Amino acid sequence: MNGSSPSTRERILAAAEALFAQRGFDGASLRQLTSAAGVNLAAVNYHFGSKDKLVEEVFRRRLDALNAHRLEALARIAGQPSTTVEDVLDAFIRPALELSHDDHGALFMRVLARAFAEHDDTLRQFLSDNYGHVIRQFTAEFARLLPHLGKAELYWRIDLVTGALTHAMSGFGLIRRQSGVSEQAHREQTITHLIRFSAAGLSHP
Amino acid sequence: MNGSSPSTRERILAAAEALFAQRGFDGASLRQLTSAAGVNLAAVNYHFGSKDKLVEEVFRRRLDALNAHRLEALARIAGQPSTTVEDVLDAFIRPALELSHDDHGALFMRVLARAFAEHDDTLRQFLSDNYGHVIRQFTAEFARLLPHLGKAELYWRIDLVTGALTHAMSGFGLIRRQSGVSEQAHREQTITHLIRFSAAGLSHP
DNA sequence: GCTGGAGTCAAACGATCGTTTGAGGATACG
DNA sequence: CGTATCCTCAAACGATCGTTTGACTCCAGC
Repeated sequence: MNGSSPSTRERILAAAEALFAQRGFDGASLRQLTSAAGVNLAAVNYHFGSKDKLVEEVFRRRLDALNAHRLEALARIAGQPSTTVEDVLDAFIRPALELSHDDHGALFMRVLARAFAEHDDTLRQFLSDNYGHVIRQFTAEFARLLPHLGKAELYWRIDLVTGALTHAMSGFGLIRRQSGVSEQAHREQTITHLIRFSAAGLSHP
Repeated sequence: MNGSSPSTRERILAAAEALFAQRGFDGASLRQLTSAAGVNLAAVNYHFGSKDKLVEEVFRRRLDALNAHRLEALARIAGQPSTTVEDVLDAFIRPALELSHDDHGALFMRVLARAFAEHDDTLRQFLSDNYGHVIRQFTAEFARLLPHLGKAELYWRIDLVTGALTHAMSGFGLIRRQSGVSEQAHREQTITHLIRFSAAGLSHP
């Protein structure tokens, strides 16, 4: 049933990631999408069942890898006495930024930011299912490192950190890569600024 | 040409604000919109020319008031020796949160967040025209209060503050108003958390 | 009283949307 | 060779989109 066509299915997913990031889920039509991918219009419904299912698949493919990397990085430092708030933030941020190594990965972060903006309930539910346990584990580690903060206070600050992350990762903001700076160096700079900023916001008395 | 119908035009704008926030610019159709507003379908094109012009009008109406309040608040404190980073943040944040006094104002903040997510160039250009000088004046005041930061460093931090603001103001996050807390108290709490968090992120060495 | 512009209305326009259909090509297995 | 399965293709489906049209109501001004 699968493993047969390495081409069509993947071409659709790649084109979908790019077009969803560029024009949004509603704005990108299946005709634009299949035309860009060089496949037949009916191929989407054949391989994925519907446009909504395709959207879910675009998310699942990336989120599974992203969350696995995050939890892996967290497991290496969680509970250790030498671990700092900056370390935990690095474990959360770096996998997301390094996903952008892949050209399509950078587009995916914009897709993710769009999904946050859309208040569609089914999509939020889907994201909550895939994200929930990750956020919970990171929150627990933050709580250990910041015992002076009440539960409500900690939630507030983590929520604001999430906002800064989403903003920076999706390329919303004014900051753009300078022409003289390599993609690699710019990413490292972004991580550094994000961690310093978030650590200060999280830790302050 | 104007001042004639106090009803139809305003009803369309109110319904548009709500539906754009809920379903997005593409997702909200003129038929849903005019039906919710209790006006005829053709009324939108008659009063605004097109759907795009209606979107622009929704933005212009709110942004003019928002930016005016922000600059007014900034003017009261800018350049004074006793002014703190927290004061400047308050001048920027409070007008946005108090726009939510109006029921429709709260919806507008979500519309604004959506506009950030849409990378539509014409809409970003429009926002830049209306927002640009405000951001510039606030940046200048931050630069005065944080002389130890380089220009690039300051831009980075302000960008991240913007992310946290957009996130919190649009109700993206996990934080929701508790049932026991009044709307007024919740808004004040949001402002307090935002200012403390952002001030720490902006000021840290 | 009549005229003319402003506003509202139902109806229709062409375009585009997501999805379905049925025929046909390709390949592997008996 | 026959046939079953996976896949692709052009074409069409009904629905909905933003927009336009032309008739109708209302009301102020000469």
